[in-house]
Amino acid sequence: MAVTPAAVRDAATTLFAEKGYHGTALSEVAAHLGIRTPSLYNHMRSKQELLAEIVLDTSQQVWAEFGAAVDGRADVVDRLREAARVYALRHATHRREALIVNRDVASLAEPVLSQVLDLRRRHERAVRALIAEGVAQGRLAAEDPRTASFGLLEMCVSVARWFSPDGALSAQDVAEQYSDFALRVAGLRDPD
Amino acid sequence: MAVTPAAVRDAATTLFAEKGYHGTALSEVAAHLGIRTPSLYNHMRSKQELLAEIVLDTSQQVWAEFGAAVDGRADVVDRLREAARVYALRHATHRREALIVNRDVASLAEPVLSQVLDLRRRHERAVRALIAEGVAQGRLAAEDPRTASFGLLEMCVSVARWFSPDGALSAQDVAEQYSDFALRVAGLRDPD
DNA sequence: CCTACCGATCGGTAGG
DNA sequence: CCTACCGATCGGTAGG
Repeated sequence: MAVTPAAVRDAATTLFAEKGYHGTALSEVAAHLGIRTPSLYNHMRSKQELLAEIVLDTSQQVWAEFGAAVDGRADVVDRLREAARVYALRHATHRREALIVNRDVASLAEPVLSQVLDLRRRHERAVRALIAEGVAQGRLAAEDPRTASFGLLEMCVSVARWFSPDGALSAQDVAEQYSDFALRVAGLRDPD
Repeated sequence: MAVTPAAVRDAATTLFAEKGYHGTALSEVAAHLGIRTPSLYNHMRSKQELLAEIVLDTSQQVWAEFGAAVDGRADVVDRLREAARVYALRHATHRREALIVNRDVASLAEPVLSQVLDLRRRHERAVRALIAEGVAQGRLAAEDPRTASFGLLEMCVSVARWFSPDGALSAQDVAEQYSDFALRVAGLRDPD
């Protein structure tokens, strides 16, 4: 199989997720592809750029998926449920990227670090606003929308740490269960 | 201030939490203490042993705290609430250790790695058993105790990622809120 | 895609 | 507690 920039990035994604950014040597990425370390530089600029691409792309996709999830839904509980569902689903289906984002974000250089933190902040605030709106409408009973948004988002993130595609539950099953969990955390009295 | 084994470990805990195990050089640990790298070896055996001690001690304390939390409580919902409360509280008050355990456990060598994974597995299964017992008694409505135990425990773990002692909420406040979240995830219909 | 090689830095030891 | 130093490995470059 031909080595391409995408193949290098995929190998790096697997290894960074397994051993961490600093715990992975480029020689290991090269060995995973069956080439020598210097040959990697035909397909990438640096180890740092590899990390930056993986983390920034993932963070942008999370934000885009949130927008698509809430767009066109009138009911605030439906919007929150769908936002939690796609977030949990992503963490079951893109486990490697999720582990890297949450483990190695501090190893990013500027300006990418700020971009990623900004996207994450926007996402959290948007979810917090949904919870606050639900409370204002009397649909949710969260006493502190900020703590609830942290709790429910990070719970969805953690799916990446235990989910296995070989288990009894599909990614969709888990995402459904977690969207129920999320609504309960936000204080929905009678989930479904 | 005299450099002691405890001081070396504390400096390593701060730096490992900040930059990761592989991202931290022993020269940084030494600089943090105002000494040269070789002098560290008067107070420790190796970088790996430093990590092993931090992670194993923390994991053993988690298991001991769980035992103390459920011991002597008759009501299964009370036991689950208290187990979640002490777990969340620990992740607010021992943030550095929690971040290291969850980020660098894969960098551990045997036999400590197996010991830590075993302690973690016992904790999860004990929580899962509490949920199952609550369901059997009709007190909880979790449809899948395993998924619920993962969700609720990992939610508590994530406190270490956002909590700040300088914020408006105390560690105790957050632990109280999270123990409510945990019971809701487990399907308690009318949390307090 | 390779070999050959660079300076820097790593964890750790010798010896005092 | 230090200086001096070890072999190994790191990310990356030269040059083909």
